Amino acid sequence: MLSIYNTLTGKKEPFHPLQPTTVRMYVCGVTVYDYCHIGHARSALVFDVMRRYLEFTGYQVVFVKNFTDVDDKIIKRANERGVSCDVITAEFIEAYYQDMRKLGIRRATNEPKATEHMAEIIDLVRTLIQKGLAYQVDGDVYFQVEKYQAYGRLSKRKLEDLQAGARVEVDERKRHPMDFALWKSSKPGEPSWPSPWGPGRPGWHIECSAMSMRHLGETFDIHGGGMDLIFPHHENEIAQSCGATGKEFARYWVHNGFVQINQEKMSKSLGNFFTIREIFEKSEWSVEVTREILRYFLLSTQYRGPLDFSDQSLREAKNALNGFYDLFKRLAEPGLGSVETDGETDMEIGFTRESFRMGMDDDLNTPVVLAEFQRLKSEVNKSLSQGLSTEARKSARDEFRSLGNVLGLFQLDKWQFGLIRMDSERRPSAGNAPGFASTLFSDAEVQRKVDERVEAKKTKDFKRADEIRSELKSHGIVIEDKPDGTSRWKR
RNA sequence: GGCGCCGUACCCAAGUGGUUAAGGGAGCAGUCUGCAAAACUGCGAUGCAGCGGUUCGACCCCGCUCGGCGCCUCCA
Repeated sequence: MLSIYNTLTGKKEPFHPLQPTTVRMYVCGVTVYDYCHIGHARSALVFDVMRRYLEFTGYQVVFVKNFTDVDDKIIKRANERGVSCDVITAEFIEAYYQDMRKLGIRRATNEPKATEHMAEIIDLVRTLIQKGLAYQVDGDVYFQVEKYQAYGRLSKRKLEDLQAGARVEVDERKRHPMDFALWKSSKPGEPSWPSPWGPGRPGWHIECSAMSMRHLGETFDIHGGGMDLIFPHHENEIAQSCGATGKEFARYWVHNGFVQINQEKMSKSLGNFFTIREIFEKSEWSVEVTREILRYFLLSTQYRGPLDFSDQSLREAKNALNGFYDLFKRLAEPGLGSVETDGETDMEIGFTRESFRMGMDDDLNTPVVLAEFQRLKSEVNKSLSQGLSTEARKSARDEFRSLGNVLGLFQLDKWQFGLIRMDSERRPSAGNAPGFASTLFSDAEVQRKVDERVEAKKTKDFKRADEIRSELKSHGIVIEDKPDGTSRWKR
């Protein structure tokens, strides 16, 4: 039974969807005016894993993730570039898809855009005005927070407290400083849509209410996003949605922690962020390998806690994965017929499967799950040294693959070996970096060298054998000798 | 000023009101090996920021202190 920490109640709660076999979840996507950074990657990954795990346990998941494609920052960026907003949003939606593909984040069931839901948004604003929860001033419409009694229940703030600390200039036309815009009249040159209150555009919060209700219904199961969205964004969504329908909106509110650099939140304003594409560009490794490194790193801490991003943390993820893929390489080699150790391995696999469920059920405790994988790796390695049948090898590999698939790990048939380098000073330039040099030999050429070395070893010509090994090593290829005198190698 | 989070070995990171505080990395010492690599084995917190309190018993519950961070403005 899955338990999820619900921000609304401040507790871990057993998860029961509204409908027995279907989970409906909505996650706040990105505002498309710039490239995504590793913090966006974490959020996307956390909910990707949550969705995969729900499916793994047998649910059907309707997963909606929006694009905010009307926004001040988009307009600003468009003006800077002297192009229309559409150009900006199209560019960064495409960039978003490229980045997510690299990370192996699955596409959502629905990926609505705010600009394509104007009718729903306007309807919702109209309802709120009719119910007396919103008011119109000139061409703007504001939500009146005092009219929604439960305002603050998600972020656990009181209106008075907020008022005391308000640091923003208050618009005099608002009835309460915390009232927020549902509809903004447009200035000349800004994108605008016709509405009962004149031409304008929606506020940020209302679009998520409108789109989630449109695609998931008035009440649905999970609403997710980064910690920073708890207030005001999600608080406001609740006020609008519950205010309009009189029903509960989302039932479980899930928020992921930040990625930090040197213990500080990664953000545009601090300038301490790494974009997803820059990480992939700087990586010495293929997209597939870098993807797993990043996923392993991002899942090495429970999703609610902070996570420090560093060169070292990526190395550690890489090293951990090296160990798994070394094992997989051994498992791919032919084994014996059925042997006694097979039974133990089967048992260990079963045990891991159970631990995996327990770990994931506990609010997606991925660090524990990773530790369980490590334990199984160690057990299988031991069994392997005592001999393991071909069949048992295959079932071990299959188990890693199927459980790992929930986290997006262990999916590769080929792995590479070595270190990742992050800092720009040592960024490999094409041609002379070790990572590129390894491409100078084709697999067949490497195999020929390895075969030659095996022959040299047979004739006790260790000098020649060592020469070959060091030559290959300089090309990023590592040889491991097996007990039977033959060798395996890896890039 | 308000709300909230965090502080576990050299580093990363789980965890529990009560037998030995997961796992990984690094390190050291072994086994194996022509040497290496990998794998395996062993060592490694007498203590879980500090101080009080509750309790038969707390790292885990409560309070305070110190240190770090986040939100209250756009933010994953």
